Amino acid sequence: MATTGTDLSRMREMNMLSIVWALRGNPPSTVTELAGRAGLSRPAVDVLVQSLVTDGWAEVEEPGANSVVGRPARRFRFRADAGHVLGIDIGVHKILVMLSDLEGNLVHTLRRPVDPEAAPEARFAAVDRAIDKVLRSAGMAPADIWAVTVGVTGPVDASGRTTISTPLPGWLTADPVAHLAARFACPIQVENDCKLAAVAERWKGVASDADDIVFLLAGLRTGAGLILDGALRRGHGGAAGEIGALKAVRWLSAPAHLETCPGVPATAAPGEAAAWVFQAARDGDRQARTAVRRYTRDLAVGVAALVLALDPQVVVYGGGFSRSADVVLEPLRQELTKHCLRLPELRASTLGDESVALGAVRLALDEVDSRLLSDGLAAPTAPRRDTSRNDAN
Amino acid sequence: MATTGTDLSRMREMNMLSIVWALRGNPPSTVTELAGRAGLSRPAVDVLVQSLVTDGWAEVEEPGANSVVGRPARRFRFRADAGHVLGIDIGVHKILVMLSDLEGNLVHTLRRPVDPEAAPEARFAAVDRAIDKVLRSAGMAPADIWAVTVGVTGPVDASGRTTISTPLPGWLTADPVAHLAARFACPIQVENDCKLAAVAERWKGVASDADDIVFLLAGLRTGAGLILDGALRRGHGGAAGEIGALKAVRWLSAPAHLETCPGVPATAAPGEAAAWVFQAARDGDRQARTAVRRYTRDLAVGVAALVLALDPQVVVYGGGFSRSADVVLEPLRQELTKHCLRLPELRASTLGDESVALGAVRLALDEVDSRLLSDGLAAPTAPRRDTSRNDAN
DNA sequence: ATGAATTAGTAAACTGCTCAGCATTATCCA
DNA sequence: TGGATAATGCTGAGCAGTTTACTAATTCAT
Repeated sequence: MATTGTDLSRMREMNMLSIVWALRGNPPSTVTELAGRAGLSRPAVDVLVQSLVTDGWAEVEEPGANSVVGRPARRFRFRADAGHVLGIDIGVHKILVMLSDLEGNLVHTLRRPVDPEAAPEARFAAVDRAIDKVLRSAGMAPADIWAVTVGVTGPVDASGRTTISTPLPGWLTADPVAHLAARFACPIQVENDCKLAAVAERWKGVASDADDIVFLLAGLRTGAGLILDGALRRGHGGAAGEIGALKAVRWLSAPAHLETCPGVPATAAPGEAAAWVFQAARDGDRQARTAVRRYTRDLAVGVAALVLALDPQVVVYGGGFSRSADVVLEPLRQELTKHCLRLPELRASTLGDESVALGAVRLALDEVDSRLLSDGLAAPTAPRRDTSRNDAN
Repeated sequence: MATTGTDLSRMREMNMLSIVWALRGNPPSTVTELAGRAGLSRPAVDVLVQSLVTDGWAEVEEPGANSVVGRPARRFRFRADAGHVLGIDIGVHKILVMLSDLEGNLVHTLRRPVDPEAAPEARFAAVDRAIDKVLRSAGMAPADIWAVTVGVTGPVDASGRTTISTPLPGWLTADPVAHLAARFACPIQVENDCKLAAVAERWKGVASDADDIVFLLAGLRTGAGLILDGALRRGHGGAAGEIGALKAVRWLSAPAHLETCPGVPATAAPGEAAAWVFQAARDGDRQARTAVRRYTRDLAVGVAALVLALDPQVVVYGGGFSRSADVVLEPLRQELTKHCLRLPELRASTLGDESVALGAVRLALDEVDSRLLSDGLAAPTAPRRDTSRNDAN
């Protein structure tokens, strides 16, 4: 709690930022509205917003048709297109690149399938092509990007490496930060996919009202991401949420209950097998229902461990299996009731497989915001990454 | 991230607080030193500290023996005795009351044994007597107390009740806040004992350097308290850390391995039995070592679940058994190595059974600080509790 | 069409804070 | 006793935001 002294210039900077916050994410606003939102007087807001306009952070919209009485007000709009960020999901089967403006509006999205067996070099090459395509479609250069966040499977350490375990072949030696640094001078961040999905769920998903969230990435692999007190919980070594590694938690083998369910067509791929079982369970097939129940039972142990450890407000069921949440949530609730002291709300994700890239976008935007908070807002330009981070070879 | 606008008066308040922060916990300081610490100019600090003195928050120490050349500087000292807080541990076997000044110096400590079977009324009566005695010895009245925090066993909800489970007989219907409110008009807080002990370890204990801590309260009961990103993690319903409730985690039965160890003198009380086993294990007794290993194995599952879920920097082994940490920590480390992805540091608590009351003091001081931050610092007087909280009958 | 009502924009006066610089004061040391 | 040194006290300049009052632009009712 080291409060540090303030002077006038810092105060002006803070008030400037409070205007930006009040401007962003709202429809074009009048000075009076902004004054109310930011808790400042009208004249003060006037000069602040004036200088935001000259700096290029905001723009005026001259009054047009106006149905209220009185002199029509100019409306100011945050220039969301002053900068952009990239959110990238490097998955096992697909690569998803999202280009977003500073307000979080998605300007461009590109999905590309990728060979699950592809080596890191091939995967990076596919990522590069996807990025190129997105930038080209948007008419932008890498220098126009203010921050990049990448999501990968497996726990990620502070340098962006995945050193413990990952289903991506050869990824233990891959260094995404170094690879992207060759093209982007802006801050680059790598984060675990479950954590990013959790962030997305709180941003634009089903848990936007909650501050304490356990997010479950359920699919052929199972993982978890935690948001506590509104902030992403990374863990001291970046490995928070890896409860699946506990032997008593059978997350590794849980999906097998679905794949080995009697009656699954022999031709089905692993992911399709699970979908078939869920559908069959929905239709009342006894064996399928049993398989789902067994899957749920294994799943529940790990969820219960997280719930007991953290006592969250909401558990979000997301990932590839979340489309079948209707047949999973109720049995899961029953299992959790057995284990937990206090049952949190259970919700199904609606973001589907875009959640990871979306969370990456949000984290990149957060990075931009934190720069603004610490460095203040000069004219809008792409920030440069700390060179001190490059020594992480 | 709702930054709100600031004006001059707020700025002065913040600078005033930054002076208080710079003053507190330091030896009497000169204006120049304070200016450096607070990042303000010397004249500014001068008038601020002046008004702190007239308000009663600080006092001057006229220069005495001074070995440096030049005009001797006045030194200012935070008036830590301007207010006091109480930290109270209502345990199964004992009641511990600590009276602390605003700097966290313990002015008075009183420990009283209590019948483990005592009903809430009797326990409250004992608490009242202890408080009376402490206040009398310090020559204070209840009105001189600025905040009270109480530690009890079992998960505590927002109203201070323990509704789920507790080893204190009859406690499910007890309302410590209501009881204390009859005598104290200041803010009253009730918190779980493990959580308070965790706070104490980070404050004055063995984990003062860490921001992510799993604290283990090991004794005849086993519990955990979590500190994440430097803040106490309560959980949405106040039940964070209750991993012991999971069936796969055998925390309830774990201490039984010690009590049923062959060779324990039949006359020993439960607590003494464990101590005897630890001592025997230390002396090389095979059966005792086996019992300790079994105890540790059960303990480790729950710890591993917390470590995997949160990836903390440090695990602190505290509680009644922490005196025997020397025979527990090494086997515990070995067990954790089997379960965990990344092994955190393992440390033994040194605060003994004072940790709960000490954590209560820290939380009471935090309450005082947060009032200062939100309400600003008028003349130092005891704050009054929000009456809006009394409706929780 | 005209004036009242209403709201937005703008200018001036005022408050309160920080800061830079200089004069003053208290102490040590030769 | 007279420098040297370092802290204190004071004054004026500058700055940001608030308040107040006034002017400008628009709608609505008469």
